[in-house]
Amino acid sequence: MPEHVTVERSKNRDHGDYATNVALQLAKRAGKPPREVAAVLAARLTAVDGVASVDVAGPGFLNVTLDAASAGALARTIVEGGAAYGRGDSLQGLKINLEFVSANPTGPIHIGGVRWAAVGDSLGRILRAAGADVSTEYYINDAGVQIDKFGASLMASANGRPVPEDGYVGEYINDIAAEIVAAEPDVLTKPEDEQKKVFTAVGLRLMVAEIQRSMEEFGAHFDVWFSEKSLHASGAVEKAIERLRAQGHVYDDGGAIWLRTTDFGDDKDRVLIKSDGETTYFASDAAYYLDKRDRGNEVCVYMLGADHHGYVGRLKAIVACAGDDPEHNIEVLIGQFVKMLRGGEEVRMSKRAGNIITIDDVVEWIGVDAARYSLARSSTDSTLTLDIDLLTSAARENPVYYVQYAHARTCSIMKNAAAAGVDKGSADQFKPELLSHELESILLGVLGEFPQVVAKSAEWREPHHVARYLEQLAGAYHRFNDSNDNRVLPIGDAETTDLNRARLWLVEATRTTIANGLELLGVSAPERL
RNA sequence: GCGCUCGUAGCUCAACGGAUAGAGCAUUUGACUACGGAUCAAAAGGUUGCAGGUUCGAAUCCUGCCGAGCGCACCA
Repeated sequence: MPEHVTVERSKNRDHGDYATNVALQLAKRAGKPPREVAAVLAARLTAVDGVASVDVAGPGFLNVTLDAASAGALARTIVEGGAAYGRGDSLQGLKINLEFVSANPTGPIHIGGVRWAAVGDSLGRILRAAGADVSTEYYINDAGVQIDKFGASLMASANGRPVPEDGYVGEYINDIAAEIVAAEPDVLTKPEDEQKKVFTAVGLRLMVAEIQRSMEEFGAHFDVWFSEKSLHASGAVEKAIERLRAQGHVYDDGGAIWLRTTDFGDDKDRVLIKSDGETTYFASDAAYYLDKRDRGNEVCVYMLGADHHGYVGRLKAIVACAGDDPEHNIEVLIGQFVKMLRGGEEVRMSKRAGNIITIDDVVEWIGVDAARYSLARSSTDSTLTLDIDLLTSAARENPVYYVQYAHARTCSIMKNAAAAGVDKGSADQFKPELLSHELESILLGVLGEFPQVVAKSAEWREPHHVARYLEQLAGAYHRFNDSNDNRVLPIGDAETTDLNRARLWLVEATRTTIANGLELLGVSAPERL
């Protein structure tokens, strides 16, 4: 038998409900033509309970069609499963640390960071739905020269001086500086070095609080906000270097202390402690990784921007130098940039010019739901281009509303049903075989795919499959809903039939599945738009 | 120069090595005195950057080329 046998929903209605290529895979080893192998399997499959027919098609595909009753029974399964429908146990028992965004606390989160917030938070939800024990984490780079520059920039602003070379500019610098002065009016009378300490420390605290507020408003939740500085304060960096030394990968050269990362595929060895005695950012990275592992995380997932892809080699080398498995204990996901268009032209963001587009801007323009959805519905492998004019002027065209509207329509029907005193009845009164209309079969087929979509999204660490699935599901529902053949509720004073009740089960199953899917994306499922 | 990633409809993006490569936007034409028209039906739109190779089968895997983005510090 082949290692994997794929059974998938048939894309084409003529190909039954499910299709498998197993006969094509087996043909060579069986020494028989694929169609002949398929015929043998078809005979066996036809006898399976719930299977209406099995056809051999094309080069040797097996197309399986279920009988209406077993297909329709899914509606009951979903309704009874409720919020649990779609959840699985494929990652049961796996403790995963998921680090994302981790933007420098020297300014607001810009558009690039928003992509990771949307994708990372959704990924966390999806991994949990697959049974994993997930801890989400934001690494605060609160040590290093960029923090000094940040403090110096704030001090310069407060004193009405131009920002220093390589400093930070922008409205937010002036705002934070003013806030610090307002809170501590006597700060400007202190000597420069005292001032700088205050501006740096308080500025950092305010900036981190600002980022935390933005993330919370965006619905992105982090279980841990991890301070880089704390690694130095606790002595974790020194201890990490000792541990790596004990593994035999640390050496001295030119007055500096190095990690021999080239042993594990890195381009060059990396400095842990510079010849002036200062530890490097890389040393913090090593200590941070070991700390994550010490906290019981089996897999550490890093979501990095494309500008950091050069880190993959050295991060994996850290893992290997620590004696861990770089193919299992660490996963580095590289995401491409987001490009913004305005007036048909690319918006060139520069921190220097202070024209950055922030997470708060995006939320103000289109709202959290549309922002999260727009960012999470495509793969992070490709650069994403967002047209600001289109997003704001044609906000209603956003596919998120297509999905949310489908959900609202199911709610509307259920509300109308309740008002008319129509009830779907108990589970044993439900007659699934009545859901035999083509549009009902298609809808049931899509509904049945949800658990697999969630499991695959989790396995591949790709949330966008959930969004695409929801669009497909919403489409199937809209078509069902708009077809006059599939009226759910009785018209006027007509008596409620078993078919009305069966369709209510289907509508509720749809509502449940859309709501569960949107939850995985951190997008709301409103009852009306 | 070396390395990583990406080239799919006019635009933005999908497609676990499978059957006729799909959606939305934009364009054209239709559908509400019945569960919300933020919807639906239909038309048009493609040599999947180019050329080879592997395979019963390639947008997908391999090689080369072209193009784009990013990265190649005792910075963080």
